[in-house]
Amino acid sequence: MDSPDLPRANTHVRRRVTAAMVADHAGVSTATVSLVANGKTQGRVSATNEAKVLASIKELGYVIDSIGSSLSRGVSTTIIMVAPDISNPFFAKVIAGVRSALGSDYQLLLSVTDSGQLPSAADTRRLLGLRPAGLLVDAPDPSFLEELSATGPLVLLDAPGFSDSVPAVNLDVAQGARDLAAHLAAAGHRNIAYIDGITGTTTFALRRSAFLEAAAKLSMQVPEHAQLATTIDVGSTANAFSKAWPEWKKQGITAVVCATDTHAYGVLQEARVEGIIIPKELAVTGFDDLPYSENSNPSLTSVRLPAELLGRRAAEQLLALINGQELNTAQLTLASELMVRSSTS
Amino acid sequence: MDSPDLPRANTHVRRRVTAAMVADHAGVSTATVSLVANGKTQGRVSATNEAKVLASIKELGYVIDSIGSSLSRGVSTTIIMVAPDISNPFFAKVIAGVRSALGSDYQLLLSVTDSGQLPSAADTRRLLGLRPAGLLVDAPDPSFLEELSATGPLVLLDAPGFSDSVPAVNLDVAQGARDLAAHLAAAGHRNIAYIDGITGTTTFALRRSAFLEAAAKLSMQVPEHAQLATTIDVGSTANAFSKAWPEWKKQGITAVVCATDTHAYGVLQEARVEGIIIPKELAVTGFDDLPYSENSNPSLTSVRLPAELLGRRAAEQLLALINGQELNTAQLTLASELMVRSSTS
DNA sequence: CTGAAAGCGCTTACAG
DNA sequence: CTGAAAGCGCTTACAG
Repeated sequence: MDSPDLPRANTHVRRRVTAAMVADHAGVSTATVSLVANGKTQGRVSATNEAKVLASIKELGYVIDSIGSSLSRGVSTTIIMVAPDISNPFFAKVIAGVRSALGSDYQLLLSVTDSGQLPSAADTRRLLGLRPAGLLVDAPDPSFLEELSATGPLVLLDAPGFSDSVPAVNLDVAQGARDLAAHLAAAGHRNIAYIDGITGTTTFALRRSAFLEAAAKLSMQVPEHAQLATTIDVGSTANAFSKAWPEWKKQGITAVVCATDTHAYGVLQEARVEGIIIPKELAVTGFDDLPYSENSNPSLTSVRLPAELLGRRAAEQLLALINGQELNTAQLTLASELMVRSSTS
Repeated sequence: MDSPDLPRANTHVRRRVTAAMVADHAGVSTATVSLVANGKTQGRVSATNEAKVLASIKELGYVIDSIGSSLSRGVSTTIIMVAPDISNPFFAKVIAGVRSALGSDYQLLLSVTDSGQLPSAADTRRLLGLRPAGLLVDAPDPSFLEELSATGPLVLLDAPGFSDSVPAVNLDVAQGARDLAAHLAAAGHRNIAYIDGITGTTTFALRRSAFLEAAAKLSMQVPEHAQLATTIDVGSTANAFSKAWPEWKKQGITAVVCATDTHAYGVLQEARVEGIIIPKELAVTGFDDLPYSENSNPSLTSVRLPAELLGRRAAEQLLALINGQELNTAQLTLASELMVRSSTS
């Protein structure tokens, strides 16, 4: 019943526009179309043909098919970032940094896993099957990396403790912890409490041990019973602090160092309710320097971790790898910065 | 100088293992390898050959190249989800829902944009160049959709106000807002304040108008000057509430409805500081039912939006579309649920 | 400057 | 049950 000879343009099945169709339309070969579509005309395509092809591309709405292109080139123009946890503002900034460094030559795609789980071997393999131009892996666990042997360009983010030869960009949380200790010591504090997270995340362990060590050197006490761990949320920290404070006060605690700003918000909140004067009676500090820390009441002293820069540097390293350059240094460590605000001075 | 005849297995350049290599190794054709690798052996490959190929696949570590496969099949096994904002716990739950519905047949990849920006036309085109099996678009803006005409399987999430023919899964925030109004009316409240977000997000507009309308029907007043808008953060809401409260109190306001739980936390925090008794003196409510709302002090009455279900249903609809099924209903709307807690009773 | 042709790795009618 | 062959859409030496 159909008239197979009629164009099906109006049947709404709109076939994919291919280079061959453009070539036909422009009266050139697909080789020429490819050259023009990829902007490689310099000394290889006449101005006339270039113009013809450009016009046809526009008229037909041609877009290079990246599947065909990838197969032909042997590699895609996609960069895949694998991340275990994306639901926080810190990660959003990391992404922004990655995107800004990547520019428009590469397409960034994220692969996330369920609630903090790292990708399975099978997932990983399938990712590689997409032939990404490069892989960015955030907060990997060592075993994950082993599955990825010989994968092409790969840069780790926030991956302390990996072999020096693996390209990685890390955050120097330890330095921030030391700066924090020095700041508190200079303000005359001698007895400090520490509120930690309860997850055993590497970065938390680093924050704590670096701070404790620096505090000891500066003759500050962080008594065992003034060390606490709670989930990372305002409410439970407020409760825990509320319970602990009478005893802490008795023992002369004058400052609380928190492993995250969120913990610190809990302390600030409870302190206000109980009428504890900050920082006169109690100094409070956090880590991460979340946006709200500038506007909390009082504003919060915090160790800022350069999220955007972390993403940017990682992407830059990856681009270098993709372009076949030798990395000057496989691993970069980014300095953290102590933001001193009203909660301590 | 090289001996081109020697295998290069030990040169660490480990070439990609192809179906042809497996075929050689097993002594069969690539067609057979393909059949076995895809589990399509039923009545088409002898048990002997199947075993041989399986062994070779294992020994060589063969993985189907999805680029080649996609080109051949005409479509990939990738599902791309486009989202403007991923940095919140709500979105993490949506993702979890999507993943659970997708199972292991498809690979979920996320494409995010810079800070709340929607993808550009160019970005979108490139995404399509990857020939995804389907596209999931979260909170799209109408113009974005126009660029995507005739793309294959597509499901929108949280996209109120689109043409009925576009497959979408939405949240019935309006019903939640009405339930909330009924709840407050039943508790005897007559004068209500409303704290909104300042971004013009569609869902916020819906929450507000639905609540105002229902309140009016129930003879509750929400005076103009008792309506406020602040950024979505605890601190600025606390400040704004602190300023507004004396006047509100004078005018007999007994409940504050907040457009998000985060706003509500700000009110709760400030109320505790000022010694306002909740809910006796002031009832407080939120939207979203974030995890902390269960543990806040007091716990927060909130309209729960089913994030996980949103993701799951959207993925299910998409799978149906991919399998060529007709959708019974193009658009689904998921009920919200009022979680009544101590902040109102 | 140009185009015919090979090739990327896979899948799938097709003939046997 | 099996394999040779065509084809997916592109890129890139290669010959002219």
